[in-house]
Amino acid sequence: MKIVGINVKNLRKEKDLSLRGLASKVGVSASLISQLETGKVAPSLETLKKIATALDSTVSALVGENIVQTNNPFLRKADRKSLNSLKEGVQMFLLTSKDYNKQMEPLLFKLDPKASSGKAMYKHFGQEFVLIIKGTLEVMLNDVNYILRKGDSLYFNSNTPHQFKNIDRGITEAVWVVTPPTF
Amino acid sequence: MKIVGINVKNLRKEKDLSLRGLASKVGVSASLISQLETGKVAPSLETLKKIATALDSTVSALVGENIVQTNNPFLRKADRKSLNSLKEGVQMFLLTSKDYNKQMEPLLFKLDPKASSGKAMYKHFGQEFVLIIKGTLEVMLNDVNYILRKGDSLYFNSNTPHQFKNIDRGITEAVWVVTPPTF
DNA sequence: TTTATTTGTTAAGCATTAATTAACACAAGA
DNA sequence: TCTTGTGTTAATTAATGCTTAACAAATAAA
Repeated sequence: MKIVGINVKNLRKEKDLSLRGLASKVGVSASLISQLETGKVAPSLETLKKIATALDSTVSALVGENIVQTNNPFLRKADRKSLNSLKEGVQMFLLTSKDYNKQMEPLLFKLDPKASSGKAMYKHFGQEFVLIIKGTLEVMLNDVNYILRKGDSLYFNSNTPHQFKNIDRGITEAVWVVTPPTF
Repeated sequence: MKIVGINVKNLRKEKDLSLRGLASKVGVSASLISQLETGKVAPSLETLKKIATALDSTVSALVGENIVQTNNPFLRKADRKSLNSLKEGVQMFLLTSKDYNKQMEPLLFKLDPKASSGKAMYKHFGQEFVLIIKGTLEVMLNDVNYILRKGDSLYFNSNTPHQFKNIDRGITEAVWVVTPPTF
């Protein structure tokens, strides 16, 4: 019995990688990747792990252990979908499955060092809650600067002009919950 | 380079299975299981999946992917106020300063090992968002069990009956955002 | 104690297959 | 046209997953 369906093709396409591109990152032949995707061969655990890391994914996702279901309340970390980053070095991930009648929009922000929201101040309706998971974030609210470290949080109305910037040497992670949902 | 550390031994011991016992369930030789546990051989994906199901576990767990870490908008971690715990071993902290006209209520839950919400199912209005910061939380939604590990999240309507329990050996921490605020 | 199970480990060999190289057809530009 | 890039497949080889068998050590039963 052959195992079929290593989900590398979709992930590869999402990252806009060719067979040879991924193969070189992983350190195997392009032919092998093709054979995996077409279900002709099951990879070894070693290469499967390499592929997972090369795709910023997990073995779990590649072997299809994820519960996929419409209106699924559960979202595994590995299944987070990233949004188009509004600025360089700013990654945003949805913390919920799509297609849900939500009142809140929980996001995860990952900011590279020195990454910021840009010069423009954001201003919109609703409210926002920020909790720092890792790193240090500088948030400007109405010309007032707040330095948020791990565990610190912030709650403000979205119509107050706001900016933010990662002032940590490493990556800063923050849970960002917005109401109402905009994405 | 050899892959070491397929976590089958601990899981096998937990289920009080011998090498031969597990081997017969999986359909392989006891020798193979031993070689896996001692890191002499990496299993094929096919047998790895069989082992996972035989142990009521997942490939992800076996390869070790889930072990696995005043109107003032600003709230420092040290200034968090704790709420009266509704159950033993369940600590709740407000993640906002009080006296704020909020649409959301962000909380931090800290659960001692085995601590739970009790037998009664909660049911109220609004919506809830849960994100695991540390540990492992079991959440029951309408008779469906979800195992949330670090980074996993959950979004559900509050009127669906729900329970939760810390099934980690250590403390479990979760960000819990409720709308509308109730505290 | 003696005997008998049961435990986990290892050696050796086999059979499976993961992975390679090479060549292939097809499409998109230059 | 020629070139470059795409994905796929055939054939071969090298690697290794898996087996059987025998092993010592621990526990249980006689």
